[in-house]
Amino acid sequence: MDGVLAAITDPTRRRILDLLREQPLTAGAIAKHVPEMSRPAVSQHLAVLRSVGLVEPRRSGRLVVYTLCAAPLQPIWDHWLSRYAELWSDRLLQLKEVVEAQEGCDAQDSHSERDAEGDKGGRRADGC
Amino acid sequence: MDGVLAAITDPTRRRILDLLREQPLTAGAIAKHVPEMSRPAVSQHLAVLRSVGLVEPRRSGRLVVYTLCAAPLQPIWDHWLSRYAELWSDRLLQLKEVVEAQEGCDAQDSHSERDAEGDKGGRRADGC
DNA sequence: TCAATGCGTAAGCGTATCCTTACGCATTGA
DNA sequence: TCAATGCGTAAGGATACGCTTACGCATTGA
Repeated sequence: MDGVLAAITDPTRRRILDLLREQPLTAGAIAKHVPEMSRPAVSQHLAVLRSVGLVEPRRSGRLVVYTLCAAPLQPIWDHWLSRYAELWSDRLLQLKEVVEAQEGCDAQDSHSERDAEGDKGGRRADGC
Repeated sequence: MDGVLAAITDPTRRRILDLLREQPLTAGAIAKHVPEMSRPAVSQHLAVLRSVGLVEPRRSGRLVVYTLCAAPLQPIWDHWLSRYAELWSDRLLQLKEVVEAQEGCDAQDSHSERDAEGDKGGRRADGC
């Protein structure tokens, strides 16, 4: 997850991912969508995205078609960001309750290991 | 949002945020929780978190109490990550439909500007 | 077989990031 | 008033990052 966060912090790489969300593209096509920097620079960004599994290259002749892989993004939400979402929005909290009620607990790990420390302090961490 | 992503990419800063999710803490107390680096280093990390609004300092005598502010994290989900969540999980998509049906459109902007480009290609961007 | 195309990578440079040590300022209690 | 405490910041150095230019390799079509 650490590398994934570092990967998506760069705005150029987020732009590439946004492009691939529309459709798979060749490396050259991606580079044409980012004209303000050289093609090798884009290739290096693609290498970073590859290294964390966010894109998957597939050779087709002398072309290389890149496809988006969203899966590595999920831990960012599941293991980190979602716990803060409860603080910025009551709506998501309601959502969670609705889902849990309608699903009836189907082993999704992120329950019940909730902060086993006795709530010693104020625990007021609002959304500001 | 760019600065916020850069802020949370550092594992030490995420650790600080995780600490403040439990309860507000003084700068010194935070530093004690991160013993593997010097106190000024922690102070600099706090400065970064301050600069993007993720923590709020409040002087109390010669102590400075830091409180978590989760609000700057919301755009990461709303304006970026949530659009990828649809690719990694059908469950969240179902959730969204449930919410929208039960709320009946209460002006939450993130509807209806959905990709107005005519679905020109394959648009197969799966979760891998 | 040979030039052209598509792509990746190595080398090098400027800059940003993150740490340390040293220092300065405000607040507290004697 | 004066030492002690809590905290922030400046200065400096090591390392990581992002870009460019130059090059190498595989594939294609003449």
